[in-house]
Amino acid sequence: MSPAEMQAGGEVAPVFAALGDPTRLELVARLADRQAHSITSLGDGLPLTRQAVRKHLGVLEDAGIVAGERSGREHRFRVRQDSLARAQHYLKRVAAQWDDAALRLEAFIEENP
Amino acid sequence: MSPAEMQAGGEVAPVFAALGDPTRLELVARLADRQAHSITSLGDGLPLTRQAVRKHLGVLEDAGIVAGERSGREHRFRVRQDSLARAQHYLKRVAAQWDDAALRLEAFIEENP
DNA sequence: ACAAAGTGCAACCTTTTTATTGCATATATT
DNA sequence: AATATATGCAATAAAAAGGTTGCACTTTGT
Repeated sequence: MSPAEMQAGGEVAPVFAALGDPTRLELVARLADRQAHSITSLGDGLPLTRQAVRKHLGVLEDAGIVAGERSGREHRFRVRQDSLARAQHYLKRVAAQWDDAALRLEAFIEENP
Repeated sequence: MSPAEMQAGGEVAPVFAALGDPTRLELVARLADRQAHSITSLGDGLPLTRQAVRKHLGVLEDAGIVAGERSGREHRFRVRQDSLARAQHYLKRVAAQWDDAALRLEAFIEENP
């Protein structure tokens, strides 16, 4: 990963932050079918008020993980395919970097026993 | 991913939360060489006090991303290989789930044009 | 028209998070 | 021994996060 791309990684922090909450992770799980769900239906069974669920969806939306659209009296949210692809891409690159670093360390140890 | 494994995903939220901060992401980047670094060296050039850097490292440590060890007057931190492997594994599975969902949606669209 | 369902907005409150400052302690260095 | 390094701990303080309540508004269904 180039330095420029690492710098771009800074924009990924909000995505991680958005996923760093059990409730939002649950909401993402409920949205994993890529269907559009209303706020009330998404909050079904959760120990939270509708407004709290709404705020969590807002956080996910701000992070670009989810997109909302008004349909009649409902506000439906769905997972954003493009943002997920970007997040996955970044994570793969970070993972690859760590793997490379691990390999370099292994090589170093073998060369310096 | 089985429901039981999705439930286990709840334990991943703290990891995401720990990575959901630009400063900590920067620290992880500086630790990506898998070498052990002291607190002061890690904070070098950052617009933060040493204590702030120390707290961020504590957050990363609590999330199991980093491990610290005392060496003389220094406290050195390094990336934890096992936790990274677990995080990567989880992310791959989530990504795979989303991919599957995307494929199902594509199939649905093709069948319902 | 009326009632029910689904939201939106704003005010407020509590808990966490992020960072700072000040002072004490342990280790190296000369 | 004396000084410079590298930390640790505690007390605050400001800001953000997570949730609630109350009330108004729009869309559906009867």
